[in-house]
Amino acid sequence: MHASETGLRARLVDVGVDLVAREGAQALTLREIARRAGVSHGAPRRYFPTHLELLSAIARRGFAELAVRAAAAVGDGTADPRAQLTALAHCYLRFALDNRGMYELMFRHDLLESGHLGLRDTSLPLFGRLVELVGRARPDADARLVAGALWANLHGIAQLWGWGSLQLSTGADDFVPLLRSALDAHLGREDA
Amino acid sequence: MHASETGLRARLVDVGVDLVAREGAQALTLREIARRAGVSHGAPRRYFPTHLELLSAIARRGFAELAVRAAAAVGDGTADPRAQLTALAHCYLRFALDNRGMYELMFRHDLLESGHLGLRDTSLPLFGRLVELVGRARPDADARLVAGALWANLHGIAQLWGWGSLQLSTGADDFVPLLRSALDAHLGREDA
DNA sequence: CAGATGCGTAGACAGTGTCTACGCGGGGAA
DNA sequence: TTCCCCGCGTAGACACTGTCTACGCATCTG
Repeated sequence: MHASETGLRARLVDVGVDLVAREGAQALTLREIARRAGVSHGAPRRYFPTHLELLSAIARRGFAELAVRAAAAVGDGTADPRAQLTALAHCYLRFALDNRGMYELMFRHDLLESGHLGLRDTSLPLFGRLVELVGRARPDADARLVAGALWANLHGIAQLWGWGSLQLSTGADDFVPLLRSALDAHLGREDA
Repeated sequence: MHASETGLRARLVDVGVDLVAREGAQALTLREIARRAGVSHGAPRRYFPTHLELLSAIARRGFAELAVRAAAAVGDGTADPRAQLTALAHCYLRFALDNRGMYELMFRHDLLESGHLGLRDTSLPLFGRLVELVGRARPDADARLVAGALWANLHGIAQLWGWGSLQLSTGADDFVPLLRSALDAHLGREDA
């Protein structure tokens, strides 16, 4: 039973990404991942000393994917900051709601090795982009502060909406009004 | 008041509340709770058919405690809405950061039976209060929408700050500027 | 050809949540 | 009184989990 073309390490992460998308974060058992990868339950240990490190590797894939989508959302950076921020926010929300299991995994810090594992390195540039855009959209304010508040707002909307805690009477399952309200709040009302 | 006199059911919840405060949410093992309550691991089953129901009961205590603090924070309701909302937000943040384990438990919906367990009933009135205050503070806007966005913002700040993901350079561990920024954003800048 | 080493296997171990059978003790009824 | 029932907790089994350790097999190297 050799690993096919690619090594077992990558295959385990592949299986994990697939599994979390299919069945949620609680399905990411070490033994189940090994099973689906076609190896014994002890095999992952050669590449991931602990279960958390395997989960962290899987989560890193999520952060990478999110970074790709975010980069695509902001485009070439020629659009005005407000439009880029709107696109970024929509992208973030859509990612969180489309990949619920992965998103849960990414922000369940009790499942990940606490920081320092590249998660910061993967999500921080995204935050840097956010700060820069906010700085351009609102030159008057402390960009880091506003960006932090906005980022927290997006995160909170993703979380609360994700498990139905924010069923506002306004529409069925449309998070756009809520998102618009948040963007308006942090970036200032409509007018440039 | 004293748990030892009020039956095993309440004692299990007491032990759980104590345990989650002391050692975090991951320590809330069914068997460990039973151990600390001085009963066998099968005993809880008579009152809580499943582990999740016990955890939900513990979380309900958290929601109740939060509701009490929130009521105390808003006071008699004579203060102006903006001040009440500020107090409410501070109260919420402080609760989340002071009772990190309990807060994590309360919003880990994978640990709780999905809704319908009174969690909604316990947290909804708080949200209702929020909507009402926002409506008074910003009569121009859709109160439910703004309140939802603000609530999400508080939640996001609590989460991100809680695990150090928002270490803004502005000060060491003071979340007040961030909170002020969020409140300013959703309620409008300082001036009445 | 022989040895070493990379890589996966297989079993043990402590721990978990759930299920089931059992026992004990206190009332109520005859 | 005596008997029976039933609430309530015990104890063990079961299928899982993550971790650890000893063991092989294959491949490459000297």
